[in-house]
Amino acid sequence: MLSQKAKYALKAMIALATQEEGDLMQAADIAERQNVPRKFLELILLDLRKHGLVRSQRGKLGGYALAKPADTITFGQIIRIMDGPLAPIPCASLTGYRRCADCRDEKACAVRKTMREVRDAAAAILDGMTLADATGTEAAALKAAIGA
Amino acid sequence: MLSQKAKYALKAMIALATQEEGDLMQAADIAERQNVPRKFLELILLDLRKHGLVRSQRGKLGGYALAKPADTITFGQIIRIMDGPLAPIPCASLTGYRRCADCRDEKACAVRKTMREVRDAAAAILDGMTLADATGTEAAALKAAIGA
DNA sequence: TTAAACACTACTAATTTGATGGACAAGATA
DNA sequence: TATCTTGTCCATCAAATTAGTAGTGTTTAA
Repeated sequence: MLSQKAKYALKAMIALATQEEGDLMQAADIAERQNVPRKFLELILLDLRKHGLVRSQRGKLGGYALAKPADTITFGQIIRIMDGPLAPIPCASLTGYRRCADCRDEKACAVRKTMREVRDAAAAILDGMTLADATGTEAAALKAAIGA
Repeated sequence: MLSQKAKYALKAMIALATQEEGDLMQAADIAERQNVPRKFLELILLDLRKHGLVRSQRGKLGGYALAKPADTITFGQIIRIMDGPLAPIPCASLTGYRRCADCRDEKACAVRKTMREVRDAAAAILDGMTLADATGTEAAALKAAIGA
């Protein structure tokens, strides 16, 4: 399951990705636009800053911006920061491998093999989806809704 | 994340799938073979029985068996019983849909769209993997290990 | 009739999740 | 320089979930 934290992080990053290069968006602004508790969002943004995905400016007229181009930041990166590995089970993870305490023969384990497949499929989607892709599809959906 | 409960359930079901038609396997036996706490396993098996995936016999010489052929029971069925929907987020679930409280425009939401893709990919793998497949790959891996 | 097995209920300790509150620091502007 | 606004950081917290454990009851074969 994706935590609320990760969902809020994705939504906040998508909001930041709609900004012009050089602009700043304030936490309160993001919180209101995305319907997210402001203080909780600040925690999330802080975490994202520490991991180098956003930059921030303090003081009056301060705010947040993406630290890198929107087409170089993926859903996978954001989710791993907030929730940890994508794999459904640690023994099937690439980034956070841990052996199952109860496992007798990891090589033969069909559960592990299958969960590795699931991980790979999820990673292919999430590591392939950039913030630029996301803002693109949202803009297109909105435009279609207006057209209809 | 797959819970321990779901992992234990999968392992127990795979163990049951290795049995001859008509045989029974006792909870204590499964628990020992799969390295799972016995009482916890009994709860899991009870749950699986209530959902019609295993049948049980009480009394001396009692035990458990699959209630249906091994090639008609999938990982997806078992995981949904133990952990609920496969989707990473309720608004992307087919079997357990729930709207996000904070969502302004569900149609346009890129997070939801992407999580639906992840759900579909996971479902394709997990609903396609039967207990018969699982015992098959485990047996093959074991045979290969002995040959090497 | 008794021993061995599943069935069921209840409880609990630890962890995770989803926050909230407040003090502090930095920076723009009057 | 004063001050107001905004991000930073720390501490705390309540509710839910997870991962079990314990014990009693019920069924059945021998």
